[in-house]
Amino acid sequence: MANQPPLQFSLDRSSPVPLYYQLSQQLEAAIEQGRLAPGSLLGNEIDLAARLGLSRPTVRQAIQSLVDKGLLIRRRGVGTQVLHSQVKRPLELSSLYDDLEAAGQQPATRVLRHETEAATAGVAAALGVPEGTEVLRIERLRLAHGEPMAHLCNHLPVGLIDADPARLEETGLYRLIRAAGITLHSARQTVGARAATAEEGERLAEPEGAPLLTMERTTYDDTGRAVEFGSHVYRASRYSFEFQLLVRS
Amino acid sequence: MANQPPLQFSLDRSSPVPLYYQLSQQLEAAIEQGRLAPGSLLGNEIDLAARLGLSRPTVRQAIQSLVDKGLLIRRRGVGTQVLHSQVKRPLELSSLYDDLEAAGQQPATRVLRHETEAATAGVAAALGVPEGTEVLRIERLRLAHGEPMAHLCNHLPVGLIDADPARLEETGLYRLIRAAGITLHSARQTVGARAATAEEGERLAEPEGAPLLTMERTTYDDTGRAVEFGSHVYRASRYSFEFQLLVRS
DNA sequence: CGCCGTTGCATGTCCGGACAATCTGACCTA
DNA sequence: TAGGTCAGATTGTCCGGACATGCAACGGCG
Repeated sequence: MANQPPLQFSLDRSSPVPLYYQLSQQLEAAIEQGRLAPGSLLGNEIDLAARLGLSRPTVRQAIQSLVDKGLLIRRRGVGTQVLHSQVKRPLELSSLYDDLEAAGQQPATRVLRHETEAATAGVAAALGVPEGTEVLRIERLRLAHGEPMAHLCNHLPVGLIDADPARLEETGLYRLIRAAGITLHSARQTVGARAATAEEGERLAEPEGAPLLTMERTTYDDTGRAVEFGSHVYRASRYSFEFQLLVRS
Repeated sequence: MANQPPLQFSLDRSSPVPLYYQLSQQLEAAIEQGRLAPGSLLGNEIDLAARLGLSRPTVRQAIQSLVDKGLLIRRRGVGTQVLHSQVKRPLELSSLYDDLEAAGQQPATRVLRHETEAATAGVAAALGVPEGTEVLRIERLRLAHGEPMAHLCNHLPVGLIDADPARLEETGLYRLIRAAGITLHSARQTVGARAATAEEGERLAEPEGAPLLTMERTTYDDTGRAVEFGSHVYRASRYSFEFQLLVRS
């Protein structure tokens, strides 16, 4: 296998961006654009470090981050290869709004309810608050190209975000949460399916009994506190979850 | 917040297990068992390294692996904290068989079909082979406690695994693939829902039109080659996907 | 011709140190 | 008292080196 010409990387030591990050970004871009052919070797770390004027640990840190993303694979005694990949994104904690927007689907939101109420047992357990605590309940209808896609019901602790209905119609809930200075950390999800009730069918323009895709999600911030519990219902005829996952080895 | 008593760690330098890995395992166990209280600080890396007779990079490597798993969180100028966590597992590439077995559901398999056939366009595209190539087609019915749970249809390149029906009835497909020396790397999944056809209903003991949960998955090995394409249908009344995911920051 | 050990290569692990960036809390000042 | 400032603590980044380990290809031997 012929060696490709050595790629150029531009590193700026005066930048506040870490060197390993600059390198990993440029490597990722090179892979994405095919300048680094799938299956090709990356060249050994020692030489690469010497060529770039970096130390080996720094180069290793850059490479490791791409290995963790699933773009590269290391083999002792062989080298580091670019993976032949249909790889896209490894399942982010994304909002439906952002997903639709990225797909060019012109998302829109209609806020159906926006009020505080006493937490039911299920909601209280998910949010980790006593039953009966006042929580904010938001119900929205998500549209794409003017057609209903999903019915979203979210509960969150009161006072957590500035969630006036007008802002909720313009963007996704996650953006508002992040804008409130909350760092999202992880989420626990359950995905299932069920038949539409008459009321659900009417809201989503589906016949009663039509299959619906359901998702329940509790989201936690970086202190481990639950910040949001959502019960979402999607039209199965219009929407499905797509994602990539890596084997943790 | 009171400091907990310094935990004991036993490190074996003569073991072939890397030191950072020994440490990270013991840390994880301590967190799991609550010996490290959620929210508590871990103590600074320098002292910890000195106490354990390790270098700081080694200790950092151990801590970092737990940060990547979502168990710890680091804050510059503050320290490393144990996250209050409902954390369980961050969505593995697992087989339904193993999932059911772990849940004590006594899984069983009935092999319905097991034959080679010419790949249709969809299957060929998923596996990355020319249309019409001979591929192995496996159809199975998965049962739990004797009741049908899912109908699994898988296609894989011929000769990849030793998949005689008897072994398929005893274990999951993924175990056979791994047993064939293949290292699974990643998978691309699509999860949706649809109504049961008459035939599907009969197979799964559901009425026609009942909502079913569908999953399509293409699995790749560490060379980027597709090793398996599966189309699975689950009884929505009996099964749902549950998983945890981390925000990649 | 085929099997097996050797040998070189590339990554894996580990060390010790240095300085920068950031957060917290205490102190000082208006 | 309220505000800003400064110092200490802690992680983040980066360096240079050393040895271990696993893999593959080569070459020798039967």
